[in-house]
Amino acid sequence: MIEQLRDIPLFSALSNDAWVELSHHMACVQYPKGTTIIYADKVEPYFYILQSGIARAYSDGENQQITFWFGESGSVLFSFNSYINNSPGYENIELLTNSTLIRIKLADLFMLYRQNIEIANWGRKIAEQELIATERRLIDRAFKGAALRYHEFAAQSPELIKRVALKHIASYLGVTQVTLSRIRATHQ
Amino acid sequence: MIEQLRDIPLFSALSNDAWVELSHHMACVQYPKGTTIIYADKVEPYFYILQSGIARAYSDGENQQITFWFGESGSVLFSFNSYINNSPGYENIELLTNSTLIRIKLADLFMLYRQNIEIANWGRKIAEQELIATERRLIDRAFKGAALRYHEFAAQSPELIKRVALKHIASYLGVTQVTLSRIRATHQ
DNA sequence: GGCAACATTTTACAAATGTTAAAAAATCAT
DNA sequence: ATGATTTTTTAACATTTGTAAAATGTTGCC
Repeated sequence: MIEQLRDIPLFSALSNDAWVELSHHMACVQYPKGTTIIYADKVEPYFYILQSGIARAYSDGENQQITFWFGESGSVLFSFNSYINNSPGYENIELLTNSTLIRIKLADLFMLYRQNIEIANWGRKIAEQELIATERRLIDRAFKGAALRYHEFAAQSPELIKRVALKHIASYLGVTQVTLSRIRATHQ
Repeated sequence: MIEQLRDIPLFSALSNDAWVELSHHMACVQYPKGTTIIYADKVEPYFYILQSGIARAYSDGENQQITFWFGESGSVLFSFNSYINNSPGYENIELLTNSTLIRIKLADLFMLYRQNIEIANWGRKIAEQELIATERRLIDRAFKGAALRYHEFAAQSPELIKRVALKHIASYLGVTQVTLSRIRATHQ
């Protein structure tokens, strides 16, 4: 199970030694569709890598639930505030399909960051890649209309369009479900 | 000039040895108001720390210019794509006041990341803090109306409200200047 | 199959924000 | 200070998006 991970882009830059050290702390877990693996308002002790399946992160508001992230095979998945500030998070993460995940204890990961410079830089790269993707989305909201955001998302994530409820995609794109329906009604 | 930096939060977690090593690669530069220090579409070779002054990052669209980031004293400032992917960026960064900055060559910083585990983890923390702040903003756009976003921004960044043109703040908040004027017209 | 639960679309209407243009206010340079 | 330039506000109107509710479609389960 874990050996297959070696080939995904996330680990491709790691040397064999660093990979071996990191993988010693990995455990493989499987959960059915619908499982919530990260809860808002809790300090979550694990860092996950999604080996197969689809996940979403969302926050609850008064009348609404906003999905702001999707994960697919190869995505990393963790409570931002637990990971970064060791405090309770704001996101729930729910598996939208039966999934296989690799998990690492945050305490172990932090120890590796202190001891292994290659793994520290690997962790740096993870944060940087998430950062640039998140900022891109913030900027896209300003420059692109909802219709274009939808069509680009559909083109770039065909798997998600097929398998994720439109209500989740609507909030991910920053519109209501009604608006998304209207967008989809135009152009076939 | 550089010694004063030691006390800002950005460096507080660094040991003295790491601080000394990092500071060997720092140079202090001063620029007048209006200077653009990072250009979109260029690979920018420096990483900056804003010692004093105010900066903004923006991208140019067809008819508009969107400001998506403000920096104040203590902020780090760099071309995301240059830093993360070694490729041309999408943001311009402009100094809104006369400013003093510390700069480090990206090539030097990358070398330090490979050689000094403490500095590698310092770089990881920088990306993580930017990441969590950026995601917060994305989520706030969904949950909070423009009026609330403005009032919270005003409360948290009094210095910026005072000294930054409202047209920049409007695009930072994700509304037009006209809408921001309307928000300001209500409640005194 | 057929019912129940849930998801999506549609409709009608309301509210918020955008657009354009012009006036008022503030800022800058000489 | 004064005129020029830029920024901010205001106005009228158009457009987009939201809200609520009903209609339709889909899924899963017994």
